[in-house]
Amino acid sequence: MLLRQLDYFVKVVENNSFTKAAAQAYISQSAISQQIQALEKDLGVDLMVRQHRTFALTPAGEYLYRHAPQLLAQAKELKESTISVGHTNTTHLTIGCVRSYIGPEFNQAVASFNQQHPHLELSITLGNHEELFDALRQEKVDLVFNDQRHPESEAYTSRRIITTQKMVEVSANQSLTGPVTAPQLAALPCYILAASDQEAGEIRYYREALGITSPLRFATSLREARLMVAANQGWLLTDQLSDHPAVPAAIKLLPFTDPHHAPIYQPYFLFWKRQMTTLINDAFAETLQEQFS
Amino acid sequence: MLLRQLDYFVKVVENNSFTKAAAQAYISQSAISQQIQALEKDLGVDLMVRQHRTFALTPAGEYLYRHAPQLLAQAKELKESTISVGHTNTTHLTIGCVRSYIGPEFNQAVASFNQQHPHLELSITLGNHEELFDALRQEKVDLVFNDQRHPESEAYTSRRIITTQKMVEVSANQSLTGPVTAPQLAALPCYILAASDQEAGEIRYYREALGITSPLRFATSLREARLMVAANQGWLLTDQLSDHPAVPAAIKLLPFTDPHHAPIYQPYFLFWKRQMTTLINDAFAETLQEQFS
DNA sequence: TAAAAATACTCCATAGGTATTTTAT
DNA sequence: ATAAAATACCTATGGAGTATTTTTA
Repeated sequence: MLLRQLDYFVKVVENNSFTKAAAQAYISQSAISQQIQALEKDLGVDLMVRQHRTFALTPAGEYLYRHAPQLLAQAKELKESTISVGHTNTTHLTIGCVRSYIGPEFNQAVASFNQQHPHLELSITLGNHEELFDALRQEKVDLVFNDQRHPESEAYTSRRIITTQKMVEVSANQSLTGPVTAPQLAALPCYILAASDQEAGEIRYYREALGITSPLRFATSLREARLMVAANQGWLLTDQLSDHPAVPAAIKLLPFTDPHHAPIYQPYFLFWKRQMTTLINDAFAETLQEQFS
Repeated sequence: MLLRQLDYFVKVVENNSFTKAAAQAYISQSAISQQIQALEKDLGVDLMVRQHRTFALTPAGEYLYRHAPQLLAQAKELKESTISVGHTNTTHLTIGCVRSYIGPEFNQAVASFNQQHPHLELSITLGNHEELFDALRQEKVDLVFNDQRHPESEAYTSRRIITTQKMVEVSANQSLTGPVTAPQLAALPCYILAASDQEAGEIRYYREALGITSPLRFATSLREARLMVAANQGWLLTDQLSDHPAVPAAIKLLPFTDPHHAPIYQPYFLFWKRQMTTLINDAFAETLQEQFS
């Protein structure tokens, strides 16, 4: 029994015609007739009763027709998956995603990627900026979707996925209206979403890279931080992402700018170790980028 | 990609040797070497890295080796099932079993039969003697495991499965000891297990075939009937089956004999319509008979 | 009579065989 | 030296083509 014969058989039944099936399979009518007969001979069982110009399926033919497509689909899937593994040398992929990114695109990318590469086992890790780079360094993740805070490094390959604008969330009771600069918020504490062991790195980034002089406080969830903002006890730095969880009425969202009132852009990249480059990395980057376009 | 090549590949990996795999597949070492190469060429992917006398699997080879056996098993199953359907022209089978038979053999036969013919959908119907023959007449069941009450008919094929002896269950308070005849029980009501619309047929059988003159009462469950027997309000006619539900202490089980003290034998048959004969009927009869031997 | 499947016949691709070579044990 | 895989080369099976026949709708 050959997969090819099953394929022909299914086509014949689907088309209810040897001639049409032959055209669909790009072979001659004669060849298909012969192969169906060969299949029947191999099984030792009639699959159809021929009535010269037409035919009807026997119970065995019905049975085979009901089940062969699954086998063919599985064979196709096995072939394609094996080829894919051969090209990427990868059977599972761990992807990190920065916790501060909350939109739906990453979820959709993961789902779509799984469809395209059904054999790939995917693991997803969440973490903040530093945690993810640590994981990448220790090869605990293959890929990281992260915001870029440092100039590009030799050891890592990166692909820009999207560029967002830095925003602030402040209490609606604040009198601020237009774009906001760091000095304007110097008096009010700034809340940072991070685990306690990551505080040092976050502090450095907020102080040195962003020039924020406000007192820094830490929150472990967006909900917690927003409670403090709504109560006008602090403010929160976020990114303008397509589907950011809705801002409550008690909070207003304003652009965050540098002292010269120029918007601050925050690029998000997909990173991986340069020496760990496989085709699958590019494939995932491609899928992720599609979700943002 | 051919199933045959997958089979060869799996054998090579399993044996960790082309030569041994070739022997297992009854082909030459050369042929297997060529077919593995053909498979790799077809996939466009290396499955193993050859180290002249030995080899190691690539990730793609590992992947294929992990998944190919399932595909091969499914292909084999599909082939065998189709052949089986072709021989029997049957994809599902409805079997009736007489409610008065309660032993484990029928269950076991059904389970074993399912193992032998995994593609067959089985439906089981329970009923009493007459109901089952009705179902057979109307072709609502293909096979019936039933007690034989009438001489064999032209329209039905039957196969004897087991012969049991008729017994009576009477109260332990009764003074009867040895074998019992119908006249001895004439004064005490006889309980029959049957649905109300089957009473007429049962009455005829008890009166005419078995010569029972006792008043006849009906019960819908064994439990109910036994309560009446235990209370010495009646008696019950049963068959001596291998695993009959244990007789309670208040009841004693005695052989039922004809007026000349000869035991009465009750044969159980598997019946089917003669014109509906397929190989599968014999196969089931075979399996059922095995359970009783 | 036209359309569809089967068949006769032919050709060539390829599965598989034998014999031999290569190379690391 | 030997054992194992690859390779060169050959054969035969069988997959697929063309041309033709058969059959009935």
